[in-house]
Amino acid sequence: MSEPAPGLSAEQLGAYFALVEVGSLLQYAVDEHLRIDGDLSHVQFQVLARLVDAPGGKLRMTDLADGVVYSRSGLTYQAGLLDKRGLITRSPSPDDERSVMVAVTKLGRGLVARVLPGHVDRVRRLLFEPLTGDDVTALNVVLGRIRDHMRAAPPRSAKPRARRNQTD
Amino acid sequence: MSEPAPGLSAEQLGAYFALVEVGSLLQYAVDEHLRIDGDLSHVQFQVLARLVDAPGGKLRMTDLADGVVYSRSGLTYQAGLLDKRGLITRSPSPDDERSVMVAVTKLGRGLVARVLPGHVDRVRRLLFEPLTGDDVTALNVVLGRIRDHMRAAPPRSAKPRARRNQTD
DNA sequence: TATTGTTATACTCTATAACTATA
DNA sequence: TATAGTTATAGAGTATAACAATA
Repeated sequence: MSEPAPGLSAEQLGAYFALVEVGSLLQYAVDEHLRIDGDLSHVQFQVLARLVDAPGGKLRMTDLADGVVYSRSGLTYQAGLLDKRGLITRSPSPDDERSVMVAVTKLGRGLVARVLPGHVDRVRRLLFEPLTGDDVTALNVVLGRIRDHMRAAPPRSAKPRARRNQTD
Repeated sequence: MSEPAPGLSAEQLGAYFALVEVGSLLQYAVDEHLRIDGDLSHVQFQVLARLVDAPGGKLRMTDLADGVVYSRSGLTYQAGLLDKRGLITRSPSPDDERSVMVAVTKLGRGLVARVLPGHVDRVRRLLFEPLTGDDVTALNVVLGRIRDHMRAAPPRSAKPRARRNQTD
């Protein structure tokens, strides 16, 4: 867009485009690695990583969905794939019979452990190689501020759950 | 990942996660706007925006594909959609009979013009509202450096075009 | 009645390979 | 033979709505 850019300075526009492009390239590279190295989509990796991080290696479906953005059915779909591969297990929660507890299996942990080094390595080479320590600090501060701002004004699934159907 | 993060400092890890999250949230918000306001996917908007920017409002399919990452067939698919809506036209190039020149129509320009203000507005509110002028400068510099670095080492469709089939 | 999760289904997008036509 | 683009087709992912079970 070489237009007057109604509302954004040239510098802002440049930063915006750079952010989009960097994010896109990074995601492309990382996704490719996850797929080749572990036959995992990004979302699947996120699910596993969350579980590995969770206390006891288990979380409820809902807690997972809240973190991974997904629609519920989408998470069920992905969980089904991971389950089929023996990377997670699903079992009814003892506390709440409606809930399903998802747990990483040993196999799942192994896969994450196997994939993580290459993942981190790509990020370092792609993202941090050309940066000084000060650059990283600056990036961290500014992006952190943006993230907090974005989180504060929930742009996402603002609709809490979609009421059954009202105007429909 | 609460692990020692083999190879990334805590600050690097924070910057990485923040970048991924900010990029994801931003893209989500922008895509939503484009869809609601103009019934356009992000890729479709990119195609139109590139054309609007191009001299004479026209580009070859290949030039478009090079910019928008797509596989050739994917671009054909999207161009078909835009064509059906009267936002672009396609016609054989006079120079090279193999090529197809894609041109934005008046309708297409109008749509971009109609959608752009809201697009820019979202970006400003979401991305730049919490930033000082210095922040923007820093972001621009650092992200620009990363982008140049990423571009230098083509991680993308490194395979130039896929040879017919050799080992196959 | 509200919440948790699954299922059925339809739709969008993307990638691959085969194909046509021009250089 | 290489390049430009299309088409057919198959696959992954996502969203919606209807559903069953529990709170």
